[in-house]
Amino acid sequence: MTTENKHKEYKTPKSMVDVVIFTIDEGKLKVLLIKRGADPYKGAWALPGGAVRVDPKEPVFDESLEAAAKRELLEETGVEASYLEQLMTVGDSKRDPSGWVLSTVYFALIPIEKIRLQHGTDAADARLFTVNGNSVNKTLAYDHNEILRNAIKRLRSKVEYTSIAVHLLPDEFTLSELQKTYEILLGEPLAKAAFRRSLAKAGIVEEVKGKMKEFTHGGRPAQLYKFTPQQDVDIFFPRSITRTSSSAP
Amino acid sequence: MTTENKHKEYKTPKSMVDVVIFTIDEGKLKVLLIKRGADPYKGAWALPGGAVRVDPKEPVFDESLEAAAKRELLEETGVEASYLEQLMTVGDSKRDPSGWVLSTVYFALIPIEKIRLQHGTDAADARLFTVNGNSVNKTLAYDHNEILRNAIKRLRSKVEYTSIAVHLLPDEFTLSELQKTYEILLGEPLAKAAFRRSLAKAGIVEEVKGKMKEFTHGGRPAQLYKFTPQQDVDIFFPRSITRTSSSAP
DNA sequence: GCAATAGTGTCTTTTAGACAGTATCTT
DNA sequence: AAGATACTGTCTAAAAGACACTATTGC
Repeated sequence: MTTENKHKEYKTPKSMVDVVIFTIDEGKLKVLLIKRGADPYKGAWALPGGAVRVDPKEPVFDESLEAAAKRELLEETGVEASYLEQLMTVGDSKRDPSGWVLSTVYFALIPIEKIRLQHGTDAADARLFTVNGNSVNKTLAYDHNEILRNAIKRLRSKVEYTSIAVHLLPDEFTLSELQKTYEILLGEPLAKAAFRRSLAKAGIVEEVKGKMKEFTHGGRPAQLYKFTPQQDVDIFFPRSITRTSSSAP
Repeated sequence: MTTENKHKEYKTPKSMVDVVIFTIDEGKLKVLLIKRGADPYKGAWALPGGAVRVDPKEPVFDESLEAAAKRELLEETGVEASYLEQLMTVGDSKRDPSGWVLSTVYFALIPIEKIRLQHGTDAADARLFTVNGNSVNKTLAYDHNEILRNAIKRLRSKVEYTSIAVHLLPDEFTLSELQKTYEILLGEPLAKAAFRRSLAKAGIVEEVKGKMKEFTHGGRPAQLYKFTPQQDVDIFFPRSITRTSSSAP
């Protein structure tokens, strides 16, 4: 905090919150972008976000940064986040043509079934874009391509040693679905037996007793599992997730 | 960014940068705190920090958030950071009595030999405090105890699977010194052979050919090593660092 | 029966973890 | 020589990684 210049008030930058919303749809990792309806970058695609509302006299007021992120998320998707984590804060004199702007970026994971895109509100359009490698095939507004790259990197990195991937699935899921999710995120096939051993050891998921997946398309019905709520622990896999190098059958 | 309310200007929070500066001194992890010379919390100890200077017409101007962090660091320690990483951004209406304040916190690692505490400037006093478990034996100003807990947690966590600990040592160091550093940070003894195997495999250090540690206090002189500059890779140890459970000899 | 997906058992390879040995310095 | 610290070799235990086998459904 200010330890100097006791009472001087400094000019302060505009403060924004942006949210990178990830979901898995059609077997691909996707990110929610909105088309800007006003300048600057009118017509360009951008991460959803907006100003932090710090004036208690205004109708919209954000008690905290995270509350602001949750509000933006709700406005764009119609739901609360299954998972919300602060990614980074960017701030400099050049990233926004209007001057020195600071933006705190969150990233969220939401199962596709829960998302209800909010069209026709303030945003001209909202759409899911497929993540391709480290980015999306589009030039985004501001420095949002770079922010998105960071978000994707963080997501992939955390998938390696935590259980966050479960937040991209519905409450109940099969182990094959979970493995598929990991494979989509990592872009690599995983070894089934080792994957299940790791899960069991980490205690990340537990059986929904006596409940099996219905509507199989031919094949043995799978046991349904649910996420085991965790204490405040970040790291579940002492080693990284198990890859496989075997060719597909 | 603002995708709504095209041109409306919102009230914006005060924007600060704080820095958690870690070093190792007298075999212990320490953190730099300064005594506040003005209200609020006058006389209390706090993390060094200050307002982000975004007015190009002022004599002090921060081109970016990171530049502001580097400036604060230089003001308090007299040196550039060996390692500087953004930790988190906190912001809400309650953490500062003066209202809604946003603060981006960085954490820095500096070898003790390089630090020159800057007394007699604006800060009433600057001092290194020993980290004890997850905190420091002091009640700090604002929410700085909580921020510090987060910083310590992040530091310990990153030590497990990256090479950041080397930034707490001088440019040239012995493997025993490096191991000691890891042990101080983790609070646990490590297995020597396995530790060296991991280092070799990860390739994070390399010999300074033909150069040995001088001034040994009896004992075989150790080979000096230096940090191998890395590409943009975060994770060096595929598994966690090797513990040992054997009792000391 | 066959195709398809779920789930398990076991063998091999890698590496962590333990421990004891050798090496090289100061005094 | 004694003491101290540096460094290495090797054994064991545990987990990753590969692969093949069995199980249960729909058609």
